[in-house]
Amino acid sequence: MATNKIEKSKTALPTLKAKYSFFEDVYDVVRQIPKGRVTSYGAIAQYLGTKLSARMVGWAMNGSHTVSPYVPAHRVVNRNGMLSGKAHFDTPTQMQELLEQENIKIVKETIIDFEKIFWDPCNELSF
DNA sequence: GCATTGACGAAGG
DNA sequence: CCCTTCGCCAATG
Repeated sequence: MATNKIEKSKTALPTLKAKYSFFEDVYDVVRQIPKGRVTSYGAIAQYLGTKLSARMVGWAMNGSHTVSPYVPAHRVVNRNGMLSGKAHFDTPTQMQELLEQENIKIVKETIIDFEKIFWDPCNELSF
């Protein structure tokens, strides 16, 4: 529902003046990902109605570090189940470790049984 | 205002 | 089956 307020950030956050931005929605959806489950940028994009722009979701996540509450960005991977965003964490290994703490197995930066733990906001969250 | 880039994804070779 | 290209939209130079 995007009721969270965007922190007045530095310069990196876009559309700050707009009352609404899909950035908030992205964060909101990501926060609702159950522990031990993961989703993909494309799934979030599809939920937001911009499935053709999954890149924007990833772009939005770039500001996930500046928002509150915490956004479990480690639960969001690309459609292949690869930890494509690990490089954007504090440490390159943090993303994998966080996932492993949730009983998610990772080999070669790719989630094992990705399809089984995949959480589709369009299907699970429904609106 | 055009060109490049990006935590993606699907399609083509 | 792996690699390349294109499309998408917004931000940045």
